Amino acid sequence: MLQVQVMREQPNRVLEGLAKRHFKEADVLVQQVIELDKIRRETQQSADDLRANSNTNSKKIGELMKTGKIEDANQLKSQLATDKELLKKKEEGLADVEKQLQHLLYKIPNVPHTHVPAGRGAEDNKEVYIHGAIPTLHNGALPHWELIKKYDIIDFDLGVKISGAGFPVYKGKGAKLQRALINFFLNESDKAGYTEIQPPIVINEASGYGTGQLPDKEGQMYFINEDGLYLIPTAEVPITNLYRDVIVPEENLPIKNAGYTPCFRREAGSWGAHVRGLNRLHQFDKVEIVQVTKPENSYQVLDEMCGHVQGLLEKLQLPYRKLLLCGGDMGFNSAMTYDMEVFSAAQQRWLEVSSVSNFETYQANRLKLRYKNKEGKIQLLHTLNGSALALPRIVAAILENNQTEKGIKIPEVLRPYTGFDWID
RNA sequence: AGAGGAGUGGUAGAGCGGUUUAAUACACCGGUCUUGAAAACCGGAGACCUUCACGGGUCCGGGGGUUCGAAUCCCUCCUCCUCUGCCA
Repeated sequence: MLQVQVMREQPNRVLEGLAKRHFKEADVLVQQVIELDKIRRETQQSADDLRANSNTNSKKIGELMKTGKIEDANQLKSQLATDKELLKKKEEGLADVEKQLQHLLYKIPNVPHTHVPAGRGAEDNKEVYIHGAIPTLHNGALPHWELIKKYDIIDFDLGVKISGAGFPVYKGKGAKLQRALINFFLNESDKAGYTEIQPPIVINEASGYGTGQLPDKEGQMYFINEDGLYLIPTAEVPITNLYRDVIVPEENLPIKNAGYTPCFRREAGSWGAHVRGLNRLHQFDKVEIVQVTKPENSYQVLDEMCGHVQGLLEKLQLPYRKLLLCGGDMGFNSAMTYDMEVFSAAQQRWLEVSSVSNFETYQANRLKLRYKNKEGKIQLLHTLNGSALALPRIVAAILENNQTEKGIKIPEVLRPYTGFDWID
């Protein structure tokens, strides 16, 4: 969430930024925040004064009791009773104001970086880089949802049988390809200096709030009612929450973590013809990279992370493009996001395989993730994350782009991991 | 899952209704001494809200309650430990 202080001191900067998102109620909400914050501070002040007074009087009662002045003590007691009632009212008011303020803050998305282009939707994203030749396929080339049947490597029907739609079963070389990709991605992140993390794949409510999945994406996560736990939609949630309520020693920065996890998304209401096969699933595998940096370094780190992701795509020899998302297409929490899309030759479309974002202090503010700078001042850190990479669409692109009449060729770099060169 | 015990500052650990503004030790930072270091001695030190500042307030696992007053008593939740049971 945004820092109240920033809204108070630079409301115009905030409003201009939010306008880029086409976030409609921005001026009303920001105004309300500023007003509520003012009330909050005033209420806090008067409650504190009242409490300070009560504390002094309580001590006096103690002294009076000790010196045997029971009468005077009792008189003070009855006076305190009224003060206490007043204090209770003020405290309730304060709690109420704080709650309202919290709700308001949850409603306001991050302010986009000044370099983020204006725009409403995907069509306004800016292509900043494109790499690799679009392959030409042989006659009779198939989309991946046909290829997986032809070679019997991924089975959706079996998934339906044991779980439901969107839960594919990977078999034989299909399963091995998954394992190979995961290992390849993890080894590459290791080489790039990321510490590997194996987090839990269920998280509690506080973690959901920490990274911003709650409250607004409540319905997108699977929820285990009996234990009050959510299945993670991405490893970003447990890994970033590792640093919730932490003051990081400066010498530990930047923090670089990578983790492989399955990811679970309910994807309520987002099914249609364009999400066939592996394009959208309820459960999929992903390696995620997360960094926590000092504010002044975060955009350099964003570039570094994009570079890492692009390196992976280049090693896999997949044609891709890099998009700088426009204000209207960016995620709620992000200040700047680059999407990487690979070209899926049989579907003739670009598929998003990675999203790399700088959240600046938006998550850190919720998480209370800070460090102490050289002057001894406590400051919020910046958090960033990116997929490196999401498996299903990479698999779809490899299958489609690398198909030949005699089978599917495994990219060179993966062969040491798969142990086979062809799926045939 | 059942029974019992416990959660206090970076760590260990006292306090069990009002001299706690949380003892003490270790660790930490600064200073004196020293060629430098160690030792010794002196001093400092957390987080949050609020204030231009002085200051005030909050924080003893979380939440609620009793009381003029709670680290201390009560309720509840969470976590850890021990024993029993179950189990990859």
